[in-house]
Amino acid sequence: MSTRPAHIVIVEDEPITRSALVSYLGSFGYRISECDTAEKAEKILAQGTADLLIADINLQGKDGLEITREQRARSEIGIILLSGRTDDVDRIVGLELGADDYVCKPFNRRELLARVKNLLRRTAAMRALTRKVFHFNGLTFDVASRQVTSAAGEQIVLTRAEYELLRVFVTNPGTVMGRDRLIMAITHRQDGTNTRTIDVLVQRLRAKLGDDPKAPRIFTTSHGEGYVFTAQLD
Amino acid sequence: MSTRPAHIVIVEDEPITRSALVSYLGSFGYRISECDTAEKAEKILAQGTADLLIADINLQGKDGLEITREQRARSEIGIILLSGRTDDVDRIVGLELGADDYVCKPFNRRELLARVKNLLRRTAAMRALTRKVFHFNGLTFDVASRQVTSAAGEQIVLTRAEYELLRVFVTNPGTVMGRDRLIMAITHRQDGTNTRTIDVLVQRLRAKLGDDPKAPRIFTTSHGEGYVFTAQLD
DNA sequence: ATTATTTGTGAAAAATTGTTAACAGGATGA
DNA sequence: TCATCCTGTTAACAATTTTTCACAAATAAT
Repeated sequence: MSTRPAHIVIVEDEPITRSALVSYLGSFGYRISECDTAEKAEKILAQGTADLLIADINLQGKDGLEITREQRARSEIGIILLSGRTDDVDRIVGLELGADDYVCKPFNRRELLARVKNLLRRTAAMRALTRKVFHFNGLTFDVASRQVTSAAGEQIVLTRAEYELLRVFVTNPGTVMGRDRLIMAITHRQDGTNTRTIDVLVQRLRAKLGDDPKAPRIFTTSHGEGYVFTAQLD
Repeated sequence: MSTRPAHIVIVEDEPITRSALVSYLGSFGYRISECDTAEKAEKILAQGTADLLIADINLQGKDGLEITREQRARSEIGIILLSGRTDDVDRIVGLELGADDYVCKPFNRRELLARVKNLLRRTAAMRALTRKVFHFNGLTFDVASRQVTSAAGEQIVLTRAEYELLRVFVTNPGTVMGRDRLIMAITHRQDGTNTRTIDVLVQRLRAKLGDDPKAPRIFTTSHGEGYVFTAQLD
């Protein structure tokens, strides 16, 4: 399995529990993102890179159940809920909302790890099958098949780098991204690549997708900072 | 559940619990097979039609843990273990053997139903990947008979290496695979086989399956990384 | 307005893949 | 047995993609 490690998002407002989770799961090579509120978690989840969400059910503000409902409506990410209480009602509601698992505190670390592993195995298969399609400016971008179709129904062939760049853009709409970050997302090389590569790729994407460089509507330049995807996704 | 109902196998030697499970889950339209020993369950599971296994962990003779180990080695069926005791060790062992869930008696029926539903949703995707016949781009690929049939019904004969390569691709859709990994998959030696062999084989597969090298829809090149299977499996 | 910095663009260079042809070894069959 | 065909592999060269580079254009700062 030469693929990259699974990305796990942990939402827990209790610092001790959170850091215990982060260090334990992190020691098994998973890529961990930690946060203490639902809002911060949703920003990370919006990037679409996460494979699994571990959420405390009792959070300040928006709680784990609400996150579950919202995420399940929009993605097939694996969800494990944590709870301080052994409450049947909470558990059943969480599971019926689509959470894959429900673990009561204090939980056994080995048990949680086993559940994480099993769930990641299940979601890996599902991720491979669920296709994400983005529509913007009359264009259709199929992430799974790596293809863009124009409004007229013509195929627009993207090269690997163009595809990777477009994928980063559509999964982070409205976010200004610097060249260094964009390069990290698209390059497969170890050594430092020239940041000017991004400019060339943006230019080529603009040409292929019909974005006027003089007045770009899809890929907007943010002078001194980088680029933003400013097309309306629908 | 627009397709045929999911097939659930229940192994429980306690008659009261078993009949309660059968009637409750059966009332939701699932197809249920019930039995009281591991041996009988394995006969049913051997048919390969089951989607989910609910097994008591304490059975006469071969117990739920042993069934879990054996099934997980040979299939991706969903497994839920039932236990009379709230025993951490049993639970962890079960989960680490690959059971997807562990429910303690007395369990809440609604909770079990929610877990069954969620797990079936996950395994549906996985079943699609472990099946033996794949359909994509109007082609039919039968893994067992090693044959590909075109939309027009013509047989497309694959050589051994081509078959192995196609099998790796269809079982890992959407995953970029490097040449080294692909070579290991089709040849059983690890040493210096020229990676260019893969390029030639991909080219031949493209030609045989009608994939345009200029704008490939089935085998997409990922420059600097390898190849991806990007056809839509249906 | 002038200067400095940042971005756009075209073309060349480097890296990677596509394609054809050829060769060795094994299988097939007369 | 021998000739033939087929497969897997390698090599060589063409084509494509990525990256770099140079300089023009645009933007921001002084």
